Amino acid sequence: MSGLRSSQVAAAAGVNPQTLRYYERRGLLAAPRRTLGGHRLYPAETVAVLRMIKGAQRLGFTLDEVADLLDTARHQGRRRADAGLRTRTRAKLADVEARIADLREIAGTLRAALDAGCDDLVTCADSPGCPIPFAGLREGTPHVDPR
Amino acid sequence: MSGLRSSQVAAAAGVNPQTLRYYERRGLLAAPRRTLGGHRLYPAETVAVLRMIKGAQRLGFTLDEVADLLDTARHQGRRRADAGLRTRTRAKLADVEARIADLREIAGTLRAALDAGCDDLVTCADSPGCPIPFAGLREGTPHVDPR
DNA sequence: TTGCAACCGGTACCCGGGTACAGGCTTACC
DNA sequence: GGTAAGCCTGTACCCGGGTACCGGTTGCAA
Repeated sequence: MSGLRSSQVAAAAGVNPQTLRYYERRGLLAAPRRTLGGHRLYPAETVAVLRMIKGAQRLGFTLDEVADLLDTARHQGRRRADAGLRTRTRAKLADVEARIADLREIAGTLRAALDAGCDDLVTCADSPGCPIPFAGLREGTPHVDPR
Repeated sequence: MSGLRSSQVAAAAGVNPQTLRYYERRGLLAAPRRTLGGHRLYPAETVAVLRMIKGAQRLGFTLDEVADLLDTARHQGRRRADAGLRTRTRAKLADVEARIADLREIAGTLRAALDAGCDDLVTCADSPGCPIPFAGLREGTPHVDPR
């Protein structure tokens, strides 16, 4: 046995086989070896790479960021490795923390809305006295991208 | 003056004029009155509606949900109003809270990764001993939609 | 009355992350 | 050597939330 077929890799990593080709196009997976007939033959570690990709995605990295991360890891190799990864991880952590803070504010607003027992969205959003959820954020604060 | 032109409404609400037509198509804004020539003339409260929509979006409601919310508010009117809105708000709050919990876990993982000072993504994801971020979530937990 | 900005409807495109389908070849097993 | 499953490439489509472009009117002021 000289490699895994795409469906084996896909099943082992819990992704759709089409996703493998998609990742290859996106530069996340290197183009694997082929059989004489042109079928892809993946090395076993591809499964680990896929799991890493999925993990990183769950941590909030986009596919482009993951591709970049993998690239860095590959090119700058073992010596002076680290740098990029640590820096990016720190940045991502800051990001995630900001998102949490934002969501907390949102949760607070929703809770206030429930407490206030407001009835009608439109009137609510307009009346200045009401601690309404839908108006609370009316001026400014358009900054967030609540992914 | 008998109403606001689309650009005025858009500017006042801080949205793109095209967005007004889009919302009309999506059922978020009622079709407004027109001039003889066919140009839209919005009533002043449209601005409040738009601000409400933007607020609701920021709270995590999708446009469909907002449309629904507005609809409910309009149709069941003042009497027995509430019901839908409160219920949905509660549901949304639960949602937001779940998202926060999830992000906290993610932040924890990222922090662990930094502490552990891990070097290489791929190796990391593979080694079972490492408290690595990219592997930590490898089995299961595919449940989240970290919007 | 002329000129230009703003508007109209319709359609196409953007982002990110995939998934689906069509039509043809390869591989594996009996 | 037959036949079915699996793979190949290429292209189109999905989601949500808009944005951009087109060619053709309208509105308004000088």
